[in-house]
Amino acid sequence: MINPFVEEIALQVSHATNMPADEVRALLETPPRPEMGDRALPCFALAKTLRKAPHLIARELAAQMATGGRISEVRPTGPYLNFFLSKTHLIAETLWAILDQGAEYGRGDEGVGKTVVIDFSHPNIAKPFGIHHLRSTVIGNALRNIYRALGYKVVGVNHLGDWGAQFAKLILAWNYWGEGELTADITIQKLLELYVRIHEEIEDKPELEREARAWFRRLEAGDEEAVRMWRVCVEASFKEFDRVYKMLDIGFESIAGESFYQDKMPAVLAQLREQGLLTQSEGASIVDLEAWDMPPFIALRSDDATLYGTRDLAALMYRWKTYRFEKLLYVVDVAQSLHFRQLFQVLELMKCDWREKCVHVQFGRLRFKDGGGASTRRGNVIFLEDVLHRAIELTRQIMADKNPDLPNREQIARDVGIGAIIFADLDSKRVRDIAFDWDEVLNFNGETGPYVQYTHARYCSVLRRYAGPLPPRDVNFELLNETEAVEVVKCLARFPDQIQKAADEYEPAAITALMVELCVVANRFYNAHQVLSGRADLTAARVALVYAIKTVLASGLALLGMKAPEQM
RNA sequence: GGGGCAUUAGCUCAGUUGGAUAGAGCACUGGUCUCCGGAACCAGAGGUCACAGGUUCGAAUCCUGUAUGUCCCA
Repeated sequence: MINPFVEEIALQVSHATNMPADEVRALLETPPRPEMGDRALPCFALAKTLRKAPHLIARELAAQMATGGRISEVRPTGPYLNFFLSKTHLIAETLWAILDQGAEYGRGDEGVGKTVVIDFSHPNIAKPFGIHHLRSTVIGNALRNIYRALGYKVVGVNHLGDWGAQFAKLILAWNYWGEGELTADITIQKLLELYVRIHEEIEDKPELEREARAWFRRLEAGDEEAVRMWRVCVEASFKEFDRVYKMLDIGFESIAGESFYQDKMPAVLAQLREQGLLTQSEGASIVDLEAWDMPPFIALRSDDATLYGTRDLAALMYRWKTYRFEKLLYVVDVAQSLHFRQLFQVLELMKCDWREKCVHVQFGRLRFKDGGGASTRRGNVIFLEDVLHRAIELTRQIMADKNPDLPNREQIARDVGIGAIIFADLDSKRVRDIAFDWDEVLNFNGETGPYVQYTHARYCSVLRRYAGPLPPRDVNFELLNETEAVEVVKCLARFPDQIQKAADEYEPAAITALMVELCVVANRFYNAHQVLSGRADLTAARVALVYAIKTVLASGLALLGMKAPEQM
């Protein structure tokens, strides 16, 4: 989506300097303070080509700019050429666009006819849905919404960890300590206990390790009993995952776990061999990556155990064949970055010219302030479900205190409590580790999820009290000239660009940041001006602004995967 | 040992890809309400952008080295 105001500036400058409009657009920036203008052209870059001092260029260019339309004033300030946008144009164009398009505002069509595959969440079967899966799940889901808003066909893939030696260990454990036949009634909690217990046992009696391996071979060979027990574990796990996904309101277009690619690995190995990429080393078949300063990619190990590298390669091939994606995003922990660098390098060696379409969207890890990490083997896991319930419970308490007579309280408590968790995760940029601190996550004051939802609910309340039709037509936008209102409009106008940025950088935090900014200016406006005033025309104009705020907040929250309750 | 990522206010984080006086929230101190939702708003205080060099008109941002944290690799 093109910003008509930026376009206008770019064209005018381009005309005056013979610089391509694209280059001008790239140079434009926003001045640090609003009094200085709305957009600025730094003239340093021009100084070299024009062989003139930047401040002189700014002065000369200022004289050549036409004002009166979208641009109201052009002012040279030192080496900067500062543009002031016409408030009237800006307000009218932005608000009309939002009032017209409603929830469609900010969406784009760059992705029409293209597919983006997003691999996210991927919890492990027979293990609890721990809080360490939160990030991938929430970031991936937000990206799914964002790309969809730009017109892409999005395929969200849940690449479940449903294959591996841990199942053999579980089967072994059940055979030792389980009662009767293993059925899908078994809880994850129970499976986890078995898993922890067998691990302790193996430490004492290493011979159990061999037994487990034997079971795993049976499983891989398709042994009836082994496969049946494996299937039970998968089924039992799904029950728990579904519960969490329902709470988060997240879905997938494709659920294809590791087991799905079991039979697709030989073909990949054959191709590697054919292309002469495999070499032998210590009994294993590897792809040598020394030329790229990386350890070898292990395609096949000496003990013929399964390898997730080869499996990932098989998954990649399958996805390319199936979807012909424009992009394939792996929303995976930063700890896996070497693995993906190797994987993509192998792709290149295999002459897959679509290698550049594959991206590891990495993110930092959750750190716990009290030092307690999360290790499944030792059993000290923080369950995501517990975290969500705790947030919901706190929300209930706050609501009982602030708004005890609300209808539909239970649903709202869920929307807000879960929203707080999601927002806390998406609030800072992906690459950073997140310091998870209960006091901070459950503090709903300041720039938080509940703050954004509150602002939305507050304005919904204003709109409920407004008697006229929504959105109001026949609005005199001139009446919105106060600085507080103009600041809101400027923020609203940035929404489309920000969605684009979030997609380009795979960074949902771009949306979060804009939401907070919008709430700050919106609340400032609320505090400074009475929306429902005695004057009909003024009220209509302000209601139009409020309606636009509400619309964009609701859209933004939806992109983040959060609910926008009308009361809370 | 080799490599990746990070380091900005007491804490948690922004910083528009090299530009103008480095910004928010939490916590702290003080203030705003006869009025549409106080989960709000305003103000104050809080900084050697880890450290040292380099690149240039100009560096929190780029390059080199060092330190610290964290993860990965046999």
